[in-house]
Amino acid sequence: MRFTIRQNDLRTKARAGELETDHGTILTPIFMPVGTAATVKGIFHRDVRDEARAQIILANTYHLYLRPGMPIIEAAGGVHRFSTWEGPMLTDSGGFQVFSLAACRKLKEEGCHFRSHIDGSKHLFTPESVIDTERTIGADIMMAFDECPPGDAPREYAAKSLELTQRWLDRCFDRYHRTQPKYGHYQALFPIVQGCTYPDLRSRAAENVLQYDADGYAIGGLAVGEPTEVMYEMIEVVNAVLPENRPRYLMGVGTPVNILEAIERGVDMFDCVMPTRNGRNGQLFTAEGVINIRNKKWEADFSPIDPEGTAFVDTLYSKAYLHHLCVCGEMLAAQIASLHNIAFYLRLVGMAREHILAGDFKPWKETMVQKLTRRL
RNA sequence: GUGGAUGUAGCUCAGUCGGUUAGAGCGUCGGAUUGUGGUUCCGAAGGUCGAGGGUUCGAGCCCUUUUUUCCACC
Repeated sequence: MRFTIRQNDLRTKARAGELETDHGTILTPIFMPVGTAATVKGIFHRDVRDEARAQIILANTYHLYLRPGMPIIEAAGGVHRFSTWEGPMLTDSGGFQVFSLAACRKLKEEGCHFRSHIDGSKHLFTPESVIDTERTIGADIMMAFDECPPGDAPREYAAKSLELTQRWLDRCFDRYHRTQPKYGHYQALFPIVQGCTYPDLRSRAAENVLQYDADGYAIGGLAVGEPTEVMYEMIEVVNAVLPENRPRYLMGVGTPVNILEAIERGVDMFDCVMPTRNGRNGQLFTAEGVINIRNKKWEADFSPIDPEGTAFVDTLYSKAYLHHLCVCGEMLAAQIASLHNIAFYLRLVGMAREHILAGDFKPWKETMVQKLTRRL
């Protein structure tokens, strides 16, 4: 998997690059829509690709392991053939579920014992079993199995958690090197840098992952409750250590402003449920600010959803119609808003890339940050 | 015309034996959501209890007049 930096921004640490996978080349910085169950909720793959212009999507190891289960994925010939998504894919390992499903699991040295949120059945996830599962799913980029601790974790817990994550990482790479892809295309394994909000732990964690000479590196455990400024500081600490010539992936982030700030600090890849989840709840992100389409003020506004938008829904449908669909709880409301939002996120990172290449990222970013937080 | 029922938040309705600041759902307004347990969650505003009079320490509730809407019968 080759990563080439085309341009470094002169005044910031932002970079424009190309990441080559066996399913296509990804232009960075990039946003990756989340498709937990091998679907970006509510949107046809065709529209994810052609309208939102997504270049890579996520799927989730924990969720696909439970449903439909690995025998089905393997019989289908991997997640690409099963889902018909032909572009690059990335699987999260289930490490985030260690955090988000904390009430349903027990952590041990060997791994994480989950009680299924679907039927209560018990499942042991180990670094080895997760790599095996990710091999079976067959994504182009596999994520290491880690513990994602909460943002307010005390230092003692954060340090212990980091050590566990590092031991697990070693076991992940050991299994990775002993196994082969199942479907004839290359699979990268990205380690995840943890360390909560403690700069020295973060720095040490970043130093530790260098030993694996990975195709890319992820920053995890952020946007989980800590103040935004602390998150930015942690990104700076970690990126000061990570190699320049590998892609950097900030997991689970974030708002449009978060993404621009992280790009400025040298991050190349992002994923977040925000555009789809918030879209389902009526929040639209635009270059001029945020719209809550449920508000009565849009009831008779027949202007396009987003005149500057590039997805067909942006100019085909009016705000009044989307407001109506949203108020009625119609499925189409979630579909339109989700497609609009991921199209906007992709347009935003696309513009960021253009401005990095043009050399004026910094002033462009400053004006965008002003506009993006406005409430319309 | 006669008899009966009815009127409580924007809408549809609860409201115990007459007892503290009259409630719910929906709607409205606002907020939350960050490697997806979310058609979700949280909060706020909104009342001369149709109107007048009376009984009572105290009335949404009891009495009375009037009025609204609905039903049945002439």
